Amino acid sequence: MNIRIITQNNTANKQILPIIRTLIKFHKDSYTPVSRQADPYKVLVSCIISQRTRDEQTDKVSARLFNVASTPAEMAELPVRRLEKLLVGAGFYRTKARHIIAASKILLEQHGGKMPDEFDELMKLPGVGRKTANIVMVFGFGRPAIPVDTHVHRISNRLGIVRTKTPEETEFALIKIVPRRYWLALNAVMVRHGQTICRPVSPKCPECPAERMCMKRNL
DNA sequence: AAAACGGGGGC
DNA sequence: GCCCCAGTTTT
Repeated sequence: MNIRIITQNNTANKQILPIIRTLIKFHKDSYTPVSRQADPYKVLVSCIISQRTRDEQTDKVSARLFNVASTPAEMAELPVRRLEKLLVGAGFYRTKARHIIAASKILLEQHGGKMPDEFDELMKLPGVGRKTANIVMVFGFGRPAIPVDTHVHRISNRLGIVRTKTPEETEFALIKIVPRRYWLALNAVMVRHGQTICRPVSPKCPECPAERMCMKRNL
């Protein structure tokens, strides 16, 4: 039973592993693999801050915030107004402040002030969608998952690794197709590739190491 | 499925 | 000035 399925997948997706290996090799010097787990709560908060916001702003604002509060208990004590001021510099700072405080209170009241290590529980927190929940699972708890953002979604479709309409479909498709040992690198590498080469508009295809294998599908 | 939330930085 | 940005929630 297993053999038939594996054979089918290998035949249908012959190019997928070469593409992924090519991208990983190409970007091996420009991203840092996560070697140790970070505090899951800090991962959660900085991930909420990062939504639709550039990395540089995210890092600056997160560092400033964690100087003031870095645990659910400390965060829940913060008046919303105070948190909003701390979050200025990241976009959507009013929404994000509400979400962070509400999530922290839920952690205190329902999880003893600790982060749950279950995807479904994380998804119940305000401000947490599939992407954020998966990031926490991977970078907070070291569990295998594929966080899919706009870069991963766009590039997976352009390359022809998947043909999907939503990031959620992309996540499920990639989990079926990509061997688990590539999951962590896949996310980091595709984000980097999306920022530098395979940009949303005017991609630099001549500089892309995977151009020969690319389907160049438009989204 | 589409709109709303939104300030900051690059060009 | 105009456009984009490691999404999520609401309509």
